[in-house]
Amino acid sequence: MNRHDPSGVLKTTAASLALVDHILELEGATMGELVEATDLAKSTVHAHLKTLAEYGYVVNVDNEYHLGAKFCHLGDYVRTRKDYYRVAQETVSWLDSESSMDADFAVEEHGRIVSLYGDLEFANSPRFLIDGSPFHVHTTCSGKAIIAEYPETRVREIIDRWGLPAATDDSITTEEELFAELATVREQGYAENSSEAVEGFWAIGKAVKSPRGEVYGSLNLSGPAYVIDEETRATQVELLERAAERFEQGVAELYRTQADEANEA
Amino acid sequence: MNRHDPSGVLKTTAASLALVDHILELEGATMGELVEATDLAKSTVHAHLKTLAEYGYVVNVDNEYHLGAKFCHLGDYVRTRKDYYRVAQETVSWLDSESSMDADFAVEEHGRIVSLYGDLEFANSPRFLIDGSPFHVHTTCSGKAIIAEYPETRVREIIDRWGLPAATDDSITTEEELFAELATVREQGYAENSSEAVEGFWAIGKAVKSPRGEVYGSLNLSGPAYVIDEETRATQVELLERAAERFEQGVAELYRTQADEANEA
DNA sequence: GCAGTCGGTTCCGGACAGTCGAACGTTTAT
DNA sequence: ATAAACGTTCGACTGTCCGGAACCGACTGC
Repeated sequence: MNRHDPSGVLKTTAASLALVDHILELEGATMGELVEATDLAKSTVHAHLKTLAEYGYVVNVDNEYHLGAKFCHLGDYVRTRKDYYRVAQETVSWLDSESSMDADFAVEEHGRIVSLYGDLEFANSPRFLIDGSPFHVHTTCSGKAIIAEYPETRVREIIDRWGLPAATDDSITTEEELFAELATVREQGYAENSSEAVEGFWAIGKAVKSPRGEVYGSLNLSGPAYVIDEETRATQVELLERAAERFEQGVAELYRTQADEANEA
Repeated sequence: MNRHDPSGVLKTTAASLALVDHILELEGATMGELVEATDLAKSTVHAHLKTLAEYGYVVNVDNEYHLGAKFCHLGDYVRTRKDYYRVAQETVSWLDSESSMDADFAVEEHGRIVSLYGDLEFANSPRFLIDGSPFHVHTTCSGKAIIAEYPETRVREIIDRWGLPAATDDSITTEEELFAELATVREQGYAENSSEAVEGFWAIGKAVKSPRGEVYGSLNLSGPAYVIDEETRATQVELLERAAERFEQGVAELYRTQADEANEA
């Protein structure tokens, strides 16, 4: 695990959460495997698992521990908490139906990229994650599109914390490459990825922002690389840009109606 | 919180997880509110939050702590982990498009009901949850449909642990009522709910099982009660039954292809 | 049938680490 | 300017988490 500054974190809670990460990585694990993976005593692992199970975060089926459905519940809550979630959801499904590729909407949090709306299998698949967390910002077009809008200091904080590990042979691995890429993204208005996150996959992403310039996240299109020629590329980029406009207009409208309701009261 | 047997659970981890529940209940909370809610020292709460934040489970925006996007990531993983998830997803979207009501698919875990596929806002909305967990089995038609298939001992275990608290004036609150209701469910093949979970809402649910009789979960239709007359009622029930068949056939087919692939290897 | 393995569970003593309270720097509101 | 609230740090006490060993049950295969 790649934790940067363990000062002040509670070791017990951290051990419990690390177990969750291990179960995720192993895609379900037996107690022996967890003892192996964590270097803890069996009784200790047992206590942690019992606690996690008590709260619904872990279930035991057929002598294997798995993550519990509570994560679905809490995940849905997180999704619907954002006031723009309906707009994002609608935009993604529009983009998905118009395009021949897979659409999704992703956000940056704690320097990592999480897909909020889109095909379940695509973005958050367990196969693609590195440690407990999903994609790094520098390997995904979503990440590049988003941090291209950030001030340099914030970008440096993120790469200080997580580094620039390669996901494929085509991944960006140096600061110079990354900052050059971000300049390109700013110039052309969207980010592009060819096999940088997943071998054989091509993707484009565009950041969406509030009128005040805050970045909400990134709209993305992705699919197998072999279908991409110049013509389809151009149409996909145009679709993406129209979707971004759609989203930003939708959010602006949302805020207008919210302000109206506030005035009525 | 309604924890039944706290022996053997790690108090530190439990305190951290309880904080997550509190943040959920308060729909985002400031540190002061969390100190108030937990009766812990400010520095203690701080340590827990820092640990949770380190692992991405909590974020701080504008002096308010919220649940992190990691829950979305893990939730999606849990959803896709089940081998029948594609079938369930497809069935729900079919049912949703055919019906005039909202469709979803829910499972029972640790004696509570969680909606896995369906409209985000409907089933897992923070407004509807009691404590950290979502619906009780006895207030939802999904729950009743599922536990109607369980042996009596298992049903008793669940009500021993969680009790039979009322969600509305129409909720079931006694064991006799519940077991009578479960007999009715078994007889007619589906469960029905009128304002028992949410005031003014009507819903029906049907359990889906494997050929060996294991319960996967429950397919459900729900919507406002005022649209329901005898005719629409009959059509919705028929739709639900067709959907259940669709699901079980889809899963059977899935197992057949899995077996074929195993034979090839 | 029995021996061996693996998972789940319990118990206890010692050492580690979580808890508390107080204090300080900062920001926001009155 | 004052107050209040949040975030953060520090050190000392004490509670509790950790490890080890042992036991039970289920399953496996000689």
